[in-house]
Amino acid sequence: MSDTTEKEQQPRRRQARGERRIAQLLAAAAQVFCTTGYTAASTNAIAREAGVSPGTLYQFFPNKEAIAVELGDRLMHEMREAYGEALAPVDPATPLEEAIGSAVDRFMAFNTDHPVFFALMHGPDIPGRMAEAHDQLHTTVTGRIEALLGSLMPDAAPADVGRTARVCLGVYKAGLELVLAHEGAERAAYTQETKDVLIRYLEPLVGDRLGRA
Amino acid sequence: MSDTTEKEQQPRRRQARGERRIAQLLAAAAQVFCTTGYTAASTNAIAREAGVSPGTLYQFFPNKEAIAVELGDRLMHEMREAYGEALAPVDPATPLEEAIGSAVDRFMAFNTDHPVFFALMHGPDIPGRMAEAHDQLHTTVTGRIEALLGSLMPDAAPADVGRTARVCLGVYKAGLELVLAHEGAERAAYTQETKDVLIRYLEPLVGDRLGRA
DNA sequence: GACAAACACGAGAGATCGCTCGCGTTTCAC
DNA sequence: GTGAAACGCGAGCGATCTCTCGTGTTTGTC
Repeated sequence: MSDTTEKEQQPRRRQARGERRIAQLLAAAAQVFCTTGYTAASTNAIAREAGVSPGTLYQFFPNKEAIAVELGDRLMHEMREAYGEALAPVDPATPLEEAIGSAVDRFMAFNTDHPVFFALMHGPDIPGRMAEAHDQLHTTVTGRIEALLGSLMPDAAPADVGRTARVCLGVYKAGLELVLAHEGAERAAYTQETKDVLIRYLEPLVGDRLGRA
Repeated sequence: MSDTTEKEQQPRRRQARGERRIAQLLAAAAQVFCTTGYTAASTNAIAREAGVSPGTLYQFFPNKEAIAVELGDRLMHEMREAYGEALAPVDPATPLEEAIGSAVDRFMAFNTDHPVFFALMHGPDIPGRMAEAHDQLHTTVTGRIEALLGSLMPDAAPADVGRTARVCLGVYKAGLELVLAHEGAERAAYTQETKDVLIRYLEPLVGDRLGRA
């Protein structure tokens, strides 16, 4: 109480070696989570994959869930850093096709670069804290899409806009699953299909707005 | 070898009581699988839900996986019985909208009536035999959609038709997830949105074929 | 009524997993 | 150099889960 420390924070001083181990463990965890999913992934397997003992793993993470949470946090941070408010620039000058195309490309690229992100967000086995993060991200993204749609179709009921936004996100997720299941040219083709589905779904809704031809 | 039995079949004679227990256990398993998923569902929990002892459960099922497999088989059978070759009647006289609408309605109705079907097919935690069944169903359904699409767009490359079919199935699954997450009027609205996505996606592909206006 | 087979029970064997603990090693400030 | 703290190890504790087994009960056949 009288100490200078706020309330719950005595974050043991980390050495450079420790930071390296943490990165190593998170990389190993990503690998294991990708191949077996969160629940089936054992902490011993993660430690083995990282080449350290189980005890060492628990030197840096209080429990299994904390590994997934930290991994999720770092991915979120990297996502924000890479794309910032990628969905925010509603730039009314951009045609619908181009807006959807670049948004899909950006998110597809991120998810194919970090397949563990999909593994952590998609499983029905995700832990409590992870589910919160998932819901928060879901809400945020849905909100962004809602805002974007709201500016494109100003005379639609808010409930309809929200539903449309959720449908768009669902379609994107379905496309992502197909994209992740294929490689090379086939993968590119599914990316294009995903864009087409979204464009054709939204075109009639936004009306003649920006829809050139 | 010399017996009249073929090779591997001595299916212990079941009494009526046994058949009742099996149905009871499968219903309990469906309940538990729906709420906790396959992996997290414990056989003891299923037995408790059914009001019997763990030993009794293993009197009728050799292991946990067999419960899911039997449940899946019965659902498949019920599906075929209820809708037969629902996707087969490509009836070229039916407009695209109507064909998609009735197909989506039928499958949505089945899945909302049997939510465990989605739970068993969707989880990344499904066991080996279940994954086989999932893949088989996936292949069958995709094939049906391919056949239907092939007759609507006869001058398209087979690879493109296959891809389009997989996209349609993915879109349907995404819609199903949204439908299962809502109720009442909202659920109906998401069903309609799913149809719209599919119709608008396919309309340009099948060209002026049957597209009245 | 008598016998066999199917049904039912529940304690617990065997295996796995998350996580801990005691002890030895490395790093760093002074 | 020296002491303290961070790092590292791996056997194993406790909890949980799947599945078994010995025993007792119910059902069907003669």
